[in-house]
Amino acid sequence: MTHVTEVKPLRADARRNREKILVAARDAFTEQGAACSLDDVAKRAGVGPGTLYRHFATREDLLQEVLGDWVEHITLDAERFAARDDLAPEDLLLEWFEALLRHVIIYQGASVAMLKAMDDPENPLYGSCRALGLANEQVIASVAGRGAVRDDVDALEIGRLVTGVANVVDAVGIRADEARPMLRIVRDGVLRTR
Amino acid sequence: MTHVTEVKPLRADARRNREKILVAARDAFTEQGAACSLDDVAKRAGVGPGTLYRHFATREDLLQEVLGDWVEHITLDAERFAARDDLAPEDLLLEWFEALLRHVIIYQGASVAMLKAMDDPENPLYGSCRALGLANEQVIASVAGRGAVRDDVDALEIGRLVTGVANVVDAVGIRADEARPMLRIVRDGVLRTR
DNA sequence: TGCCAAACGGAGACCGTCTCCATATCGTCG
DNA sequence: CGACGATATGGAGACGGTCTCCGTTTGGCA
Repeated sequence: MTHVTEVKPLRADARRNREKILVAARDAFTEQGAACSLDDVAKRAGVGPGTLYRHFATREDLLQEVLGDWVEHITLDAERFAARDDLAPEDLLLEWFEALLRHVIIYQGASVAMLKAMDDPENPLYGSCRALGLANEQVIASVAGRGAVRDDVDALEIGRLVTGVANVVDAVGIRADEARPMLRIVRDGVLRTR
Repeated sequence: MTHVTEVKPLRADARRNREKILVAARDAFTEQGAACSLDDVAKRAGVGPGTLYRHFATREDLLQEVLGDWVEHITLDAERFAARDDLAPEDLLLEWFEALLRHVIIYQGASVAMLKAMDDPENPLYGSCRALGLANEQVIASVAGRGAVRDDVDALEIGRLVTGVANVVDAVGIRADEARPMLRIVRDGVLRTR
């Protein structure tokens, strides 16, 4: 799986603090978006800023950890979608895009972070992005297997595009469901024309 | 036209400073992106921060002014495209999207600013955004007039989508021409299928 | 129990934003 | 032309966020 780095177990108090920080961060991200003050997060967690920064060197590191089970949710979702055959490809695709979008806008400002990490293996969020990419690939491959997808389109481009739409939703400040017209266009651009 | 606010002419020195700031800002935006330090811009212009902020209350105000002839360029471009009939609709549309994208990524970080202003009349950049929207509408209407565009897609959505792609280009850090696959998808999603 | 590595926290350096006001400059009018 | 009021200036400094450094505390092991 992920690269095995030799990790010595944390001391009890350190592990406790780490957990408190993660909880505080999740709350703060939810309330104020992914760009909230990290010193605030530390305050919420009842630790000093130094402690926060030792555990999570950058905002992205923190976000990556907070997004732990988010990754699992997405992966599971992708499996569900890839297995569905009760839906016409065009409907499945649209619903998948909507699901993807909703995942990506989990926190205000998360989509930009994702976008920035998407092509940059150095970015701590790269892991989450890859999971997102793989999930998308899986669904696209499944739909493509049914012959519904143009063969000159790449899952990577679709992923970028949908994340881009998420970004629009985030920046413009519209509701997720108002993004459907855009997602429809993407969907129709991806679908093979009979 | 735009709302006529009673404006008394600036004093000579004020007008000079205003101009110096605009030049400095254009340079700084080009070199360091639209999110560069405004105190730096002031320094470059050889004025104090206070002077900069009196002339341009927000970064967006400054950007809006800097974008003065950018708006004209785009408008002209749209007219050119709308008048062209040497190209098949699908090629015209793709080229237009590419032109639009290149306009929007004029400065690093400009696309986000645009996106944020797009639906917010309070935002000083709203004017530029509207110009962009109108330009796009004009071209889309022209192509639609040739019966090439689905009638369930709206120019607004297309504009958002292309600006979104610009945003992806900006954030991911790819070259503008690497956005073509995404723009093709959008184009194909917009085109009426025969 | 005592020791040391591990962990802590918070003071403070640094940077960008933006304001306030004492000072300087413009342009007009006597 | 000189002087006065309106206009404009600049930079010191308050503020808020990031991130570090280091003297102090704490946990776990012998």
